[in-house]
Amino acid sequence: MSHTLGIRQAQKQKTRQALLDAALRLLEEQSLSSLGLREVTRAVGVAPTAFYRHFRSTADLGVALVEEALGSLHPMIRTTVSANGDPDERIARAVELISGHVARHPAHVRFIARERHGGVQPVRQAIQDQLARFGEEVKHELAKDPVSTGWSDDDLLMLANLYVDQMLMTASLFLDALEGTEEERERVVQIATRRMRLISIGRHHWLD
Amino acid sequence: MSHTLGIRQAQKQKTRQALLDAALRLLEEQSLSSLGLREVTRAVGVAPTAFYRHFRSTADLGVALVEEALGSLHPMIRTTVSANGDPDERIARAVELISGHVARHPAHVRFIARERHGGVQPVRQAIQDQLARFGEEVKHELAKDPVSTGWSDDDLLMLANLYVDQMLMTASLFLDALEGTEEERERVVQIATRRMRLISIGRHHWLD
DNA sequence: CCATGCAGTTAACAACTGTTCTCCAGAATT
DNA sequence: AATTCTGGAGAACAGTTGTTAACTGCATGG
Repeated sequence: MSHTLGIRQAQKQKTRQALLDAALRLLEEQSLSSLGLREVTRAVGVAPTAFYRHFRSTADLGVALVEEALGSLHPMIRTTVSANGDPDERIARAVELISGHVARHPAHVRFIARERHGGVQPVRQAIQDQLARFGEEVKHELAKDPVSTGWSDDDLLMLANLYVDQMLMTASLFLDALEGTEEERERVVQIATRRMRLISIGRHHWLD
Repeated sequence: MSHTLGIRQAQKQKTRQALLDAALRLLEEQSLSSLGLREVTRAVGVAPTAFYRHFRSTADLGVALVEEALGSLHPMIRTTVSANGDPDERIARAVELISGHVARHPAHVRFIARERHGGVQPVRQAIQDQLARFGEEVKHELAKDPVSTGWSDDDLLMLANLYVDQMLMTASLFLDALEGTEEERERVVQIATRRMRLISIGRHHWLD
């Protein structure tokens, strides 16, 4: 259904993406609240004023980056949580999946971890919203599991958000270990796996 | 053993503290990587050059803030974890303690949450170091508990760090709810309590 | 084919930044 | 009482920032 956009809009989206990419790279070594608009345009090679054709401000660009980083992650989350197999296998697959995602998109992960509690309110809000959506989706998947029979809605949401937070912390650990040795990364796998396992155990005995 | 410092050093520490206080206030609405040295001195009412008498840079000031925010917290952590009473009572007391601390020092908590993954490497490192110390201390207290018999050192540390991370996330939740209604804060208490309880359950069945 | 729209440019603005150097008042030391 | 030390002030620097205005070239729709 995508009739090819004119050569005009195509160019616009191209520079827009260039701005996003340049910003993401610059944000590896600083926070969004110190990212200058001129800094971004200089990195791309366009005039400072061109920035305004795409974003109102760097905060606005930040919100767009949140969408780029988390927007496409929802299907992945769903299938991961609802995967079948015995608990330990599911945990191993989830950890592996996080590890791979961090290795493939380190800058995105760093951006989210950094700006989740960062100094720019609209961006914080956008991240919170996306994470809340993740929470709801995970809860919806957990509800299907027979283990969840007898659970209250509040308890299910609590567990779902615990999982979401755990994913983020794990991602952050993998990020720190990215430039380290293979041993370090393996250690992160061990830690993350055991944390998930402990939570899983708590889940199975919740109603005792 | 504290022979009163001369009127000279006293004044110095006074302005130093004023700089730290002003910075902490400014950091409620931005990240450290965008905090300007002139901005801080202006807020205090001293010349920009006076800043250099106390800190090499704003990053240096940030490291000092980490010490101020977390340095005095170690005894509190220890006594909290090693408290006696039945599990649910201990959890309730811990949550209450976190809630009180956040209400008393919101700016400090915000600073730590923000800069833990922030854009200033030395500050990130300082926070990581302090949190690692917390982890070791919590582990040491957990080891005393009869529930921990049979646990490997690695597993104990894993659980300890899980608790530390949980404390931080809870603190962050309380922070968000600070300016909200009493109901919101009560809701955070519920969520945090149930998370801790689930972890506690997982802990008790770890060796099954 | 011509007129409109619009992504990107150029130039200029006032305001701000970190840092250096020189200086001073007054506490500390002798 | 004389000297040294030092926390802070003052002025100046080159460089940066966000934002405005008027422009140009070119794809687009009539």
